Amino acid sequence: MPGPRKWRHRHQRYFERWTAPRESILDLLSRTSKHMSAKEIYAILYRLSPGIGLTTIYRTLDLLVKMGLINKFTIGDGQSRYEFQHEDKKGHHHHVICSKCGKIIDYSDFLEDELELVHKTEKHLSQKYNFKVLGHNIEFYGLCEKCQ
Amino acid sequence: MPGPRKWRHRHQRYFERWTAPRESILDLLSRTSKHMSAKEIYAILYRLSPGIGLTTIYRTLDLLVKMGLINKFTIGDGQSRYEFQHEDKKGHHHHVICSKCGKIIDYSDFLEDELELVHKTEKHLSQKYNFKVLGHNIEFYGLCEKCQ
DNA sequence: ATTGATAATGAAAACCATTTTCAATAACAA
DNA sequence: TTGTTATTGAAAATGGTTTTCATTATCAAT
Repeated sequence: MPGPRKWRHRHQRYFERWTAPRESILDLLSRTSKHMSAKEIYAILYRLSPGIGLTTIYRTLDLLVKMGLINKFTIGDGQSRYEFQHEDKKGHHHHVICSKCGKIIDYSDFLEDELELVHKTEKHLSQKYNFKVLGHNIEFYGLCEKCQ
Repeated sequence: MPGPRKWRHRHQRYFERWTAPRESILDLLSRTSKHMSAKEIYAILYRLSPGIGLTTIYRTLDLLVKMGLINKFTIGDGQSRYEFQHEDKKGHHHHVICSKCGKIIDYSDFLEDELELVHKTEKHLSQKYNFKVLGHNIEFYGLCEKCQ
């Protein structure tokens, strides 16, 4: 029961076979702006195809992270969350996390100021420590409007 | 068997009794620059006083985080890590994390540029979303010298 | 289209960091 | 010194994630 295979021919070095679960998990994440946990993804996909297993969700998420198609992060509630990694720089954003209710606001203002700082820092880190920077993570935490 | 109680009279609203485990955990973290997990802390303190329990380590770490005396964070290896929160701004730093071996470099250059961006952002977030920013987290990840 | 090698899957069990339970202990005010 | 009760620690429970392994399904070769 293979669906449309629009991800089929990308990054093929990471896998041998492109399967229905891989298609559906990546497709789901690419269509939502939510920051979903493995269980939440499982709950949704289970309704569509009850044969799917939570194990496969975890394995596929790992794969997609390695492929750089999705990001993995945590809001401190003991589980990992995943979001689609948009290719354009317009998709770049940070998380503003409410420490009380876990609400996440995606925030993307001041990107230019930020990029300047990030580039400066990356250059410096590579010179000072010979550290190869692959990514960065900026987040703010505090209390959302409702939780104050 | 209470030790020296140099933390005794601070933040007393968070607890009723200042005990030996609390003293020793905070003392240990205040003396190291390492980023330790609960188990690592347990392993060290167990040698000094074998009566101590891992449960107490976790409970005390939670308490110290609430008191603002230590920071809790993760490097993505499935366990929480803790570091002493120095009072002076000189103690402020970020983490540069090697995705492969987990090595952490504490990094604190460009703090002025960063603070400028952070303040700008905090102000903006409070205006735009009425979000009360309590803290922020900036980290870089990639490959350290040895792991490239 | 069929076949065969084997990558990928899913159910169950294992794993492991963290939390909860609860009886015993110890801090400290009186 | 004593009594109250906050705190502790051992054991059990919890819950997210990983491992195991027999089964299934992809896809290259036929």
